[in-house]
Amino acid sequence: MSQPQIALSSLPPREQWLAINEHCPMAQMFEVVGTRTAFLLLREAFYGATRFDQFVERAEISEPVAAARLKELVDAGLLERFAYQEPGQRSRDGYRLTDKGSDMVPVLVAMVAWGDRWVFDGHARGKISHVGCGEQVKAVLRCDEGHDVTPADLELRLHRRPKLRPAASAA
Amino acid sequence: MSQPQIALSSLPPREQWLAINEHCPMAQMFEVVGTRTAFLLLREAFYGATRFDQFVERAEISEPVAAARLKELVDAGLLERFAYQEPGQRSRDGYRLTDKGSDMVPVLVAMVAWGDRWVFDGHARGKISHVGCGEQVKAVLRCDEGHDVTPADLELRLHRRPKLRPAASAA
DNA sequence: CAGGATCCCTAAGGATACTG
DNA sequence: CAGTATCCTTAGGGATCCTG
Repeated sequence: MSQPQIALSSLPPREQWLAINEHCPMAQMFEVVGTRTAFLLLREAFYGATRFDQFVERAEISEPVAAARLKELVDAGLLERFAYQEPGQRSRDGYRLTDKGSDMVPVLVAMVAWGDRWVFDGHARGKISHVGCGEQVKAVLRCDEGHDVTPADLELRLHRRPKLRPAASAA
Repeated sequence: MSQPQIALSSLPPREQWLAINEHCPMAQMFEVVGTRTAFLLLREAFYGATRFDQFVERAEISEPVAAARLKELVDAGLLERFAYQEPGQRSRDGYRLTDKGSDMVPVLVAMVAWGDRWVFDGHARGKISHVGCGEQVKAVLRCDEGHDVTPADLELRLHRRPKLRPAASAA
């Protein structure tokens, strides 16, 4: 009823919309992290897991898939290996988020917020909170000018080409 | 290196963390919308698609999956059917986002922002923009107190029970 | 502890053809 | 136009066992 759809001022009748998967950032994101288990592993990395068995136990997935997804996430550059040494132990390798991976945090938080609201009716057993004040953290929409934006204030703008400057090196 | 992990002040050594899928809002969200095609359809509903063939064409998926996912999304309450009438045409049924569905918009926008940055290096063919000023819209983290939050300012807080008031009706 | 190797099952998804 | 029905292929994921 509220027609919460984007203002499609620029959506042409066919082709060329941002929707076309090849050009859609969201669709392309799914090519990189397309599975539920990948998100579970990102969640655990975000929550502080570093060791293989932590990922397996906390994400509640089997070793083979954990190994496969972790490798994919490392290859995709969202996780990286790093050596750590616990006192009196031999050096080990762990996984941690890269910048590329931690940039998924808004996605994770938005998902958590949605699930909290629509699955747990706001009564999930835990909240992602602001360290400073303890209040729940959500992902809100804001434009680069700093304005708060509602879904109804959105529009889709298409570009012809990304400038196409043949600057430095072109093979 | 920047250790962009959540401050896990309250994460116990085992069990009981929010991570446990049964209690994790994110994992539960995936139970509702767990597939790539479901997200593509939500994207198209968000972009203004209403008719079955629009979903099929724009999301670039086959009719059978479109039918299946649309039905699931309607059953899950993210989409609803509605009758519309184009002048001179017979009445038809379309799909549109409910409040529950449009509350996924921050997730979609966060995904688009990620893909734009990390897949298209900021040069995607289109941007989700603020109608008012035209600037790109992103999903940013903010707490209920209104503070801007960075991933490093996050912590996980667990609750015992959601109040558990046996108020009105309990079977 | 961190995985690799197998085997198996199911779900996701496309293609094609058909119907109300 | 809005789907269904059928068939097929692949990918996701668990279980179990084994290895560096």
